[in-house]
Amino acid sequence: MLEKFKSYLVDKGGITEAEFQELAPVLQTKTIDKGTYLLREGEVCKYAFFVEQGLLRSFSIDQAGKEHIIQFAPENWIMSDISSNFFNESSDFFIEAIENTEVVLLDKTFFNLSDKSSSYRKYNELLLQNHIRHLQKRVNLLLSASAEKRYLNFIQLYPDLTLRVSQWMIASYLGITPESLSRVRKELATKNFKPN
Amino acid sequence: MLEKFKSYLVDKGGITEAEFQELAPVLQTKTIDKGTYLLREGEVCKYAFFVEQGLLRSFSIDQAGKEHIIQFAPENWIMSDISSNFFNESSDFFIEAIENTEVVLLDKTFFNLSDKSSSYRKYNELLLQNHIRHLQKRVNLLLSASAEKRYLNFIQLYPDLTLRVSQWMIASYLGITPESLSRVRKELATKNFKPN
DNA sequence: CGCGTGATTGAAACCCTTCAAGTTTAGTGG
DNA sequence: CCACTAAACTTGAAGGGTTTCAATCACGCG
Repeated sequence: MLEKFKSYLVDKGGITEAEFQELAPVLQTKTIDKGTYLLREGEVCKYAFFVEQGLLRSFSIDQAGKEHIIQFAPENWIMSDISSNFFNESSDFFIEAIENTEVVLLDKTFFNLSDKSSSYRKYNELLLQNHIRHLQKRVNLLLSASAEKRYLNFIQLYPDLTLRVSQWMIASYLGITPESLSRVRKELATKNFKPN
Repeated sequence: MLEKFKSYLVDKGGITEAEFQELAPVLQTKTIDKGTYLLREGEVCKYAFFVEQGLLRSFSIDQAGKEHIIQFAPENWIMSDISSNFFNESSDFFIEAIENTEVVLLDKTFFNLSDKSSSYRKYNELLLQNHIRHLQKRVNLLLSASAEKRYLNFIQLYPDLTLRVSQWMIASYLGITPESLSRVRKELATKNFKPN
């Protein structure tokens, strides 16, 4: 239940084995059914969710009632509204499980470990920096690329998600309609391009 | 030359007067002419720039040769390609002074202060968290809002920039053409809306 | 004064959306 | 295991918003 999280911290995050052994007993894990919400607009986000198995999405709903997917989180990703959590503000976003999912719950106790341990501190900064890099690329892409380019970028960045996520959700992530994505795919097919 | 930066750290950032006095002598400041580049695509970003006076912009240039403005930084803002700086990667962006500008140069020495002082640590985290919040809102807006809504959001968020920045740059920030922005403004004017 | 840059306006083209219908796929219960 | 249904995907036609290209206007600066 914690394998991926452990390898994430120890192998990639620079956390020592000893530190992890100390942490492990207090970690909460949770099994979440497909369709369950982990956060709703207006709530304060209390946790970050590390995905051991499964798939989460975060999205907003605009005035016209349309959903806009901000992010997907498959295995080894962390999903949260970091800003809502950090600033104790109510969130603009929803977080929903789109597969049956196992998550590790990370609350302020976890993030406050960086006050005591320099390896947790570095790990936390790495998390934030990675998130910024990701968002920055996303802004740039939304500003500069056509629907087709955004889709090509998506399947390159998340090849497995292309198969696990319905097309209307991919369209929502890209900022286009499902119909448009369908046509983009058709167009790409005639150019002899095959995503799967 | 350091007034705003000092008040930024001490009054808002939780840095003590003593800590700042220790820091001040090693800070470099620089005066930059309008039109000068502080970072070019392909370079590694060595600094973060705190704007004491003036205005910077960061932007990318796409394959078609078009500019896309990612961010503006007027007084009291910090401009950098944080990811390039942190990960030592070459940057996808340019940073340019669009007014004669005075900046404080912040290099890794500055950011490494967080290893020693818990107030600098908190300050740094606050910087990153604010940046994430900003980018998150920007992504959401680009996904969900029309040109008109994006413009209205812009003049609400940066009322002074509306006057200091040329319209084609605002258009570039919003992800539309200057012509479109001109028409949006005309449309808003007929609805009896006056931005200035 | 004249030049260059930025802003505006018009007309045509284009990309994407909307709406509606039809087809395919996947899941459920008999 | 098939039949039924709902959801997802596709396709078409029409419309809207934005871009493109071109021409004109306004302004500031040398």
